[in-house]
Amino acid sequence: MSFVATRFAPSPTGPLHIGGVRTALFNWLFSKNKKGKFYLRIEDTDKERSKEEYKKQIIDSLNWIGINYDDEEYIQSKNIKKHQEVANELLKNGFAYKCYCTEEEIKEQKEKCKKKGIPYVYNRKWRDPKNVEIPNNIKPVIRFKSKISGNSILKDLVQGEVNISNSIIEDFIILRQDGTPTYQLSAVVDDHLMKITNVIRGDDHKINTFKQKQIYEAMKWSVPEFAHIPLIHSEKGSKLSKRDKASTLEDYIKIGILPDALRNYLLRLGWSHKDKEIFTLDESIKLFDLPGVGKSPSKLDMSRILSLNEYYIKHLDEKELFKFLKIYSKKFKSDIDSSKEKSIIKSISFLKNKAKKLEDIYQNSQYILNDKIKISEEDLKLIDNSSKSIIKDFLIKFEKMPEINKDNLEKIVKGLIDKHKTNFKGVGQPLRIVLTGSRFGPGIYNILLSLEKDVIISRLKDYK
RNA sequence: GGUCCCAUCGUCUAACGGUUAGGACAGGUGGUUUUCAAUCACCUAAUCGGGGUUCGAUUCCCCGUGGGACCGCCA
Repeated sequence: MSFVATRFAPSPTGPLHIGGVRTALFNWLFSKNKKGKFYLRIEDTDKERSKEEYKKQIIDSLNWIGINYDDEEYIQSKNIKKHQEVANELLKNGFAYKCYCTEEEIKEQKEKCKKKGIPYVYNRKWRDPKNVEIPNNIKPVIRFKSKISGNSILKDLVQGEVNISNSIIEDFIILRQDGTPTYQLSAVVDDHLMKITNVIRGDDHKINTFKQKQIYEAMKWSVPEFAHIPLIHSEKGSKLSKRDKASTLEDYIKIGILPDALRNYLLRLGWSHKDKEIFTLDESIKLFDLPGVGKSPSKLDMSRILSLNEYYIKHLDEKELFKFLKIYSKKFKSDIDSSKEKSIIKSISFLKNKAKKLEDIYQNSQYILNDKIKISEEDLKLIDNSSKSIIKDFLIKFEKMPEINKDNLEKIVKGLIDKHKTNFKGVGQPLRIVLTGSRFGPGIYNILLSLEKDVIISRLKDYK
């Protein structure tokens, strides 16, 4: 097996969105599967929009979901000089040329084409400037001499063979008027320098590949393999953008999605292995491959994410789950008081059964976390006089209880059912309301066993 | 508009010419139950349309139709 290196190359112009995370995941998985390298490259050559905070956020995001990269992150802007050198070499060797067209001139041309209804391609005015005078008041851009005739074929590892006519690829700019390199150049030079063997990226880059390949060829560099993965669509069915509601990783973290659940969801979005739905990290590394990637775009499905998350919440080691809950609560809700930790840990085994996300566990443990509980008007109505007498009787027995365990509690409850000629619900419901503030709580023994004795007594006393 | 890509249940997908078209999520019905859940069992639901090729097409080819991406001195 030959050596493999992949990279994820986001631009730090906003929070990482879910499509980017999947691209990173696929690259990472591919390299791990091949026992190769995976790098992170921050493409920050757009000075205007790139921000340090976003760079940090991207790194945090990858850490959160468990994607680790080799070496330090690679900062593209640090390599601008090298990009410029390559541009000059292309210029020297006749693969590129200076173009003195002004932006206005280009704009005019585009409008003309639009009016005529014909597709715009730069007219190559300065490609062969024999009979044109070079203006000395205009700074030129450097354009790449793109192929004019014939066809190009891309052998894409996901899409198969893609064949396009070279005439639709214009002489694209590689160095701007201010001398800075554009994406098309920088990406190629960096990928070459980083010895990237497989470029796995979104389908929206496919046309770029035809430009970039020409740079590799002009420089006589070996061309990496390309794999263009289909985009993730929003519920509307179009490319996911930052404006879509649940589009960034942060959106999922803040409702309490577990990293493993999202990793598993993203893995299965556009990739499959037979009928298998749940993949451990190791399994996904072992099984991931490019032929398993589908060609059609897929839509985001929140209920599916939630369902997977529910699965991981239920199957995760409870100590681990508590750790996640603690971190989550501190970051997005309020810190779990250390005096309440014991109760929460005791309760997590049943709390997790009605949770699809960490947020649910947090919500459902409010009766433990808060010293005072609120009972809604509606629930309060259910605490009538007969309920109160049940609570009173329960309290008397409970206070005298030598040891709080399920057997002893069951004895009390059974006794009360007989005495008050009611059923389990008749006893359980008032206790649940008074103890948790809600009709819809955990099982009554679970509540009784998880709350501190004095808390139970004081809550019951309020309603006896 | 031009170029390219895509097309199986509502959604994610399996079936690499021969299956009663499978699984998962969602939805529905019922069992269990201590409320809400959870859980168990069962059910509904798809090959975009039209032509070929073939003994046989979800699968291969062509044409429609629909959806999407790209068309920046952004990446």
